[in-house]
Amino acid sequence: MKFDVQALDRKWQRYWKEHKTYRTATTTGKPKYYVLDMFPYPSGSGLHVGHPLGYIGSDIVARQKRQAGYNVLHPMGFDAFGLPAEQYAIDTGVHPSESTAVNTARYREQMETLGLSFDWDRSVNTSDPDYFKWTQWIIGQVFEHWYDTEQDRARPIAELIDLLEQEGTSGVRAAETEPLDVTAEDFRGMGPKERSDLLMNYRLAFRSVSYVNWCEALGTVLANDEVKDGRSERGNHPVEQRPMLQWSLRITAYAERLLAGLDTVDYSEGLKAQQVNWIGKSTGALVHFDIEGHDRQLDVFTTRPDTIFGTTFMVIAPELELVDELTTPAQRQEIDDYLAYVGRRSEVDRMSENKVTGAFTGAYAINPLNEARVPIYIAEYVLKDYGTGAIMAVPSDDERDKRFAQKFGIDIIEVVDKTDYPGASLKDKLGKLINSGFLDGMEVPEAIEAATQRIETLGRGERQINYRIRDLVFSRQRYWGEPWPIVYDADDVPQLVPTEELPVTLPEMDDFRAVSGASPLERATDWINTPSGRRETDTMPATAGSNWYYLRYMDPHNPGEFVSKEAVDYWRDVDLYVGGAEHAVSHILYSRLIHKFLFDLDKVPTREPYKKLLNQGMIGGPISYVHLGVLLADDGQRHPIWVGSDVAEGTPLDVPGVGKGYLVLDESSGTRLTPIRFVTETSVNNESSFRLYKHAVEEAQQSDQQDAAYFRTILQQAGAFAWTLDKEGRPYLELSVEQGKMSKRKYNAVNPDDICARYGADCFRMYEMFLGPIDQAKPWSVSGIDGVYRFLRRYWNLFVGNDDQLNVSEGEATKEELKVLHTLLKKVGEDIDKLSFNTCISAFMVATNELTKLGCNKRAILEPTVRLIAPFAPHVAEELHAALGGSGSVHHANWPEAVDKYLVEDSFTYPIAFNGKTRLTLDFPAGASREDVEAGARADTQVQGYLDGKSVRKVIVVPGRMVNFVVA
RNA sequence: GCCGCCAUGGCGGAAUUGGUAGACGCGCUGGAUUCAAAAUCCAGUUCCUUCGGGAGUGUGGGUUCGAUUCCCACUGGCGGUACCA
Repeated sequence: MKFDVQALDRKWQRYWKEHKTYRTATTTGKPKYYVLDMFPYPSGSGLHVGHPLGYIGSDIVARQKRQAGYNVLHPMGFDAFGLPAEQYAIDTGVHPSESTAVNTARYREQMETLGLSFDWDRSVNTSDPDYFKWTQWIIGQVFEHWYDTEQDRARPIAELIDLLEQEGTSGVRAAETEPLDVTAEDFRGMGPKERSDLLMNYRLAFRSVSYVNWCEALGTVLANDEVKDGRSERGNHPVEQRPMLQWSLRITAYAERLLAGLDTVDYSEGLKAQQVNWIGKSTGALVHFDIEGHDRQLDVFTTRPDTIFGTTFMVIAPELELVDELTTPAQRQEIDDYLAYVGRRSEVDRMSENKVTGAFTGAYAINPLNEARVPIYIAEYVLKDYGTGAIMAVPSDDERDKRFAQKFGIDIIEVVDKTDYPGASLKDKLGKLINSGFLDGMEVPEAIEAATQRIETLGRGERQINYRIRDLVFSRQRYWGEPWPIVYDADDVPQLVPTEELPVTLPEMDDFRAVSGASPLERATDWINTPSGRRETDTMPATAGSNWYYLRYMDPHNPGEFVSKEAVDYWRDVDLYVGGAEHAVSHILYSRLIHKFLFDLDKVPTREPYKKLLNQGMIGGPISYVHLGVLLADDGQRHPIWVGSDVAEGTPLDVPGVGKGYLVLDESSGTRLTPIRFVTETSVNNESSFRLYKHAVEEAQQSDQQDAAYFRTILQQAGAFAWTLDKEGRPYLELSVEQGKMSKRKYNAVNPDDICARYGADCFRMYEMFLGPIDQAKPWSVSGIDGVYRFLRRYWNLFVGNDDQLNVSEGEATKEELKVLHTLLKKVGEDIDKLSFNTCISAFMVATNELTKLGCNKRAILEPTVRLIAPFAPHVAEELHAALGGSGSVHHANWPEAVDKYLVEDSFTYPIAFNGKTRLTLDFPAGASREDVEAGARADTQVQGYLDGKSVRKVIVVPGRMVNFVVA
């Protein structure tokens, strides 16, 4: 038997496939363990070495649990709906289902190459009608429910209708878009359309006109988490706020439960913090201010009701309809000018400039506690979406209000004396109240309570909790997604498509382009018009399918239900969920929402979908950039050229084919950088240096079409390279470099297939685990993989002689050998539980080194290590298991447990420290008493040397640990 | 700004409830083997040193017999978020 990793990979991957080694049955007497990876979006560029980090970690756990006697569910599938496939279709004319099928097959192949133990029979694909039938069904159920805030759960719409018919809105305590006041009588008298519109105020999936993130370039609306810095996360296109008619999910109804549930799950602190921030709970009071000369009131939300005596003006969001009503004729022009200014400003402007702007409406509000008359302004810094869209401004205790007051010359009344708290900032809730009537002298927390009570007693407001989280916009005007299962009937009332008629599949189309806000589905006229009415043409966002996929794996082929009760009662929830931190907020939060909704419907037995979550660290790669400069020629002409990053501005240059002159760097941005391929990494003075060599460029230009085309594009931007010569006289450009996420566009992605082909899957798996803690970000570097390969080779050589024949003896193991074995068993067992895979690998290395040194080839020692290494190196382990005569697959063999009696030491080597500094070590019997150890240490001549001429103040002996002499 | 995470040799990283800092691997140095190279094996490798020893885990302080570990302040890096009242 030769150590031929490629042959081993092929042999055993075929074996596992043929024998369905990783098939999982649902009914069994074993305890269950569910290990899940976040399923990928199958993009055209395939997996890079960053993806498998998590897959390998979860695979190790899955395999270990399987051996330890659990029934393990370890599935993989594809999040196949989404924008890129559709963009690709628009660019190339290839139907998204075709490109998706190709990419999916490639991903699966790559995963099989890595030796991952997925049960592919349970695979799901969100774009498969058999799958999205149930996505549509679940969202349909959301549509058919409302949220009862008293019972704190979702209830069927039919029950809401009963309530409304009997008591009207006064009998309803519900999560709602806006408070309504409708009597039972009015409700009973409503027509179908009117009723439907009313119910939309309560449905958990509802359609409403609201300000949404509109992305013109993508032709669709986007959710808040798909927008970064006023631009679309995908494609980096500008995004604007537009009022549009859209479907949303009422996630705000679940805000409190989503927050509370975080205490019951094992997620990292950072991830919990992100979710908490996203939900953004704040406790305060809703306060009603009268408006002078108007019947209506101005409601504001504040977390600092204690500072109400410091209110010197009010601010409302420019978008509110109230603005028009309040504006006095004298201020009309000023307000209109300001509104026009706000309308001109994009999201990006608003974020980047952060200017103090606003305008006075001419109206005044009356402070309910001291009857003070305060002016009402409008200003951009007050957001229409948060709270009531209006604030009471307290310039003494709010940074933004202060800046505004200073700019507009408004009074500032100090109401909180912070002199007892030096260093406290304006927003800290610390200090003693002054100039505040009955609150004077109170500390802030006490004053908040007192002010809130007074406001409530006077009937001028009430306690309120506000959440930053917004309802989730769940419409996309795109083709490649699940159609909303809704048909508008003759009265224009949205009707849910009955379960028997699901799935609503996409019509065949050739052109997927979205035209100014209209879904491409609008053009599929045959599809839209049904006997029962007109179909909804919005599709669902990509999160729709991934919200619940972990449930489908439990029962993937069930034609009658999204998951059977039997399956979900057995598998319950995900024990370990592994995936990238980039999904920390959106995906996790939304699937928790759907899970809680399904819990309310009694469809799942658990309150949380994921018990434990592990975010693997990102593997970055060096991105090399070539710098674009300008050659200012002697004749005054300016020629763009590529220059080295080490060439300073003003350097004289003589570039063949361009001319002589000086280097000028691009005025606008200093230097323009372009990521580049064909980079050579060299070492100069012990520092690594990234260079683009002229010979590499020339070779690329002469090689295949793609590479040549690449440099044609590069040379279109600047016609020449300003080469420098290295020590050997070869022309090159020095490149600047930064670590970044692996990406095809940055030319820093490394393909795992290449590594597997060279070193074998086992070596690749162990190397990725050996890089460091799985949750830490790290740069990819291939240096060091040889060390892991050498280790695997040495491990193999414990079993196999130089003649490539199995060479294992039946001799009895020595005490020393048993100790090596059981130390290893203990360490690896513990470290897998801690998800500390890197230290497992070193433990294997240590044990292999020791067994090699001991010349141990005994079956009694080696055989258990095969079962132990199986989760890490499944191919090599399978081969050795078979060679040793093991029956069946090693992956179904028992997990070897450490036995403590082999770990007991006869003696312990004590570190002997003086004043805490270790100076020497001494051996004492393992059972030696404190006194024996101290006496023994004092008797030692070396110790006496250290104690010579000093007085011993104290001796600390911790048996089995250390000895410390405190001397003076 | 705010929230979270991180900081240890030339590099990736290890170190149990505070108890021998630098495991394991890379790289480097020397040696064996070889006609030679690759591969493999062996030894050494935190820094300074007058070879006695001394210093040392981002910086400064604290608690302790003893701190990489706990506490306080700061610096730097990564990720998230941002006019959230």
